[in-house]
Amino acid sequence: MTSRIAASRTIRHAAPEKAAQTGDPATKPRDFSLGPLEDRIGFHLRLAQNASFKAFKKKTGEADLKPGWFAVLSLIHDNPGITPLVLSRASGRDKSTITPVLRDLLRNHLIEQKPMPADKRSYMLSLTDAGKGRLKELTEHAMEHDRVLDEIVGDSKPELLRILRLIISSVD
Amino acid sequence: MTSRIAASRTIRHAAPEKAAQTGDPATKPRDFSLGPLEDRIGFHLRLAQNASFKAFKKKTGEADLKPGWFAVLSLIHDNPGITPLVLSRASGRDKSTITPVLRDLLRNHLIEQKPMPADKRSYMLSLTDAGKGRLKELTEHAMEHDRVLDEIVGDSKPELLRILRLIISSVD
DNA sequence: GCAATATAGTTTTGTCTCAAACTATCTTCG
DNA sequence: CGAAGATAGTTTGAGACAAAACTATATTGC
Repeated sequence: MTSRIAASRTIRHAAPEKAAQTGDPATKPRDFSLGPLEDRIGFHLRLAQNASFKAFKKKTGEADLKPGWFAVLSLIHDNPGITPLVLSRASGRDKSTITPVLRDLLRNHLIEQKPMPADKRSYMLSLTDAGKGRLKELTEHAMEHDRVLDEIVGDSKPELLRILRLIISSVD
Repeated sequence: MTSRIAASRTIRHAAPEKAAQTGDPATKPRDFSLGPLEDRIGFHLRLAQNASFKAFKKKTGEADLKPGWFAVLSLIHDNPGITPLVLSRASGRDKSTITPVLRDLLRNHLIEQKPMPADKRSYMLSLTDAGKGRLKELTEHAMEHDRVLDEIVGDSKPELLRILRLIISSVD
């Protein structure tokens, strides 16, 4: 049986797939139509975030810069004594997502926990000296990547950030 | 043993956590600092996309509108005969991600495949009548959700889309 | 003070995604 | 024509994430 996915088979007609193209690098010849998706904010947000993430990984693929690590490390640095829950809100991820990241960072002795006398359920986080050094390294890579995005958006950066913050705060 | 994550235990000092707040709805009292993350495009893209996605789910949580389904259904509608590979590019996801979505849609008889005579490795996709009906339903919900985002960004929408498209096309 | 409830963190489960490996077909070129 | 490489789709494996269930500690109300 040769069914592709889990359905019927037969054979029929073909669709054209490739067209010639000008040498213009700005020209974006698509072989499909986006239809109503064409001007949807959510759709484009996803695509843009995805593109940004992919570029990030490509740039840092050589180094061992995990995207999660950097934000957490950076946030702990700027908020010494921060708790996991606050950290999760700051980084925009669920608290359960933070646990394995912290475990990783602890295992590598980049952060340390200090108990809270006032609340034994929680604890305070801070960078070790090793963590500070690591953050410094990572920051260079991250800045380099950010430069790419900054160049792409150019002068529109403040406007872009303004709108994104608007979306972020309006929906929460 | 009572170690929190996989490390040492002790007990020490506390951090303040909650502050009073004005009644101003626009006021955004954060109990942490974003540090250098404050003006990073990638970081804000992720947060915004996440917020948008969450709002989407909340709005459509009652209906069974999976975010993946809608884009694929919509794209097939606007590109009858589209192949899975082109579909994956159009929806901005990896081709391997499309397979299970199509399997789902096929199982529910919302789409159908027609073989390509010119290339037996591939096949053409189109909506069934049921698929067209389902798409129509979903479109209403999706439009409603999009209205929310549209309201939030207001007049800045064209500018936002312009920048997002710029990022998308520049990074690919 | 103590039961009822709320909260911080962790664990578990399920979903979504990409990337790499794999199969089948197609194309190229000797 | 036939081997070598490219391409379409699927499968498998791993990582990131959220949500719900769970544990331990705090807080609240009687």
